[in-house]
Amino acid sequence: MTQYASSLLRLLDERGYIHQMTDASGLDALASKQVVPGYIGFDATAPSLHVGSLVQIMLLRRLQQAGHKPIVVMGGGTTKVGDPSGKDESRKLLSGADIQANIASIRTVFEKLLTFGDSPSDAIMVDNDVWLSQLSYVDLLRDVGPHFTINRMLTFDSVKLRLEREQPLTFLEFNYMILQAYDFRELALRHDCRLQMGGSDQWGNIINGIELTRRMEGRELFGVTTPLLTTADGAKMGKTAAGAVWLNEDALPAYDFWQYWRNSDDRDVGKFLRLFTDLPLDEVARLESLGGAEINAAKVVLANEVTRLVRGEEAARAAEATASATFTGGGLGEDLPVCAIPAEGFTIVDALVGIGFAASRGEAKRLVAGGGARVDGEAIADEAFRIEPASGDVRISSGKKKHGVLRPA
RNA sequence: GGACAGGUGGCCGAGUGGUUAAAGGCAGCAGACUGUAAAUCUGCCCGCGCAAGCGUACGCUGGUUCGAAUCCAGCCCUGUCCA
Repeated sequence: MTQYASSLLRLLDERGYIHQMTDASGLDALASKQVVPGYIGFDATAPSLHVGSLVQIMLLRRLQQAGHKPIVVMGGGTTKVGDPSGKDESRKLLSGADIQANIASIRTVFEKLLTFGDSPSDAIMVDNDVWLSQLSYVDLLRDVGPHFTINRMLTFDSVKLRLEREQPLTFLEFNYMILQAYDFRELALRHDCRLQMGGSDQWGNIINGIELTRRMEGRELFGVTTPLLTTADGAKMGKTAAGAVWLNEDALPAYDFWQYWRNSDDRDVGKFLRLFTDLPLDEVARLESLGGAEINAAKVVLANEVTRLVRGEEAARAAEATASATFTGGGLGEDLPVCAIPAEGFTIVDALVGIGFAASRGEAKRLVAGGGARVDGEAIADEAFRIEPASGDVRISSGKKKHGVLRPA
């Protein structure tokens, strides 16, 4: 492990955030002597970010913890363009109003993890639409155009992959990297921003911004990327059965959020604890070293801590209580999804659909036929099995992990 | 504007007149084994229906045919090359 002078780089390094860095010693020196404003850009394509963005959000939190200034850049302007990075297909273009609504919704999560305000190390949030929409095409061409060569732009993975796979890459998307480079320069001028961070796929974009600003303004900027986060079995983070693991409460119930972390792969536990919780490193090391089934205790801690940070103390407590009642006690927890039993009762198939464990009746039947449906812990093989209101609260399960409550209306 | 190649289920990708709701893989769901883990093995994987069956589906619109994802025409979209 490299020895850094600045608390910032030591913190990032020991918790596993650093993948690549431009001029490490320069940044180390800078962070040792002044407050460094640093930014990360986020999409505004949906009303919530998902777990895949959490590393970046935590990275901003670390920046603030080390006494520096996080700048959250919402891509209101770039969202109008669409980032080609890693995307097989062009994004849908969103209206300005949608984008603004998304930004407002996303902000609520940042407010939980960062301290916003006016002091030097308080976080700020800016929308790149503010400057990007002011740009005149001719001016941009004249000022920025000469600093980019097509030759080089074609070498970036985001572009190269699309070309190699013979997939369309529109001029609109091709310009994304220029706009993002322009962002960095603009932030340097407006907020004295010196550092851009991002996922490893953003490396090229970050370098472009640094280059552009050096050429146009003669100022030195820095870049840090985080490792591409995959789960131990190689999948991208943030996707599960039910879809994306959203950070916003209204996009995903706290219980499901908690379960996502509770179900982490053994091999990921230590990494996740370092990246996504504030637990001291010696505590992390202790939890990580738990062997066999004991590692489950560490997973509970992980789930509690992450849920607490992102969703709040209450949500974490309730989710854990529910999980413990459901899995350990075999009972019912308050956070489980609930479906009302109609006055005339209904079949197991309708119940599974009603509570959302099956997308269609056919799927529910297959689940029953496959032996995966349970009522109060008993496997139900008969798809005509009825549930009546008279039986009171009933526990319904799909497999061993998905549980819900059927309650008389 | 021209020539050529292509557009198939969530994704990748076979299929060139009937036995094709469409091979195979990935992803997903469930079962077994476990520790709410991984790996492995097994089953499932368009919708409706108890079922027989019906409805939708292979870029779009028409056509040929008893019958089309498969053949024909026009259109739309993508890629490569040429102008």
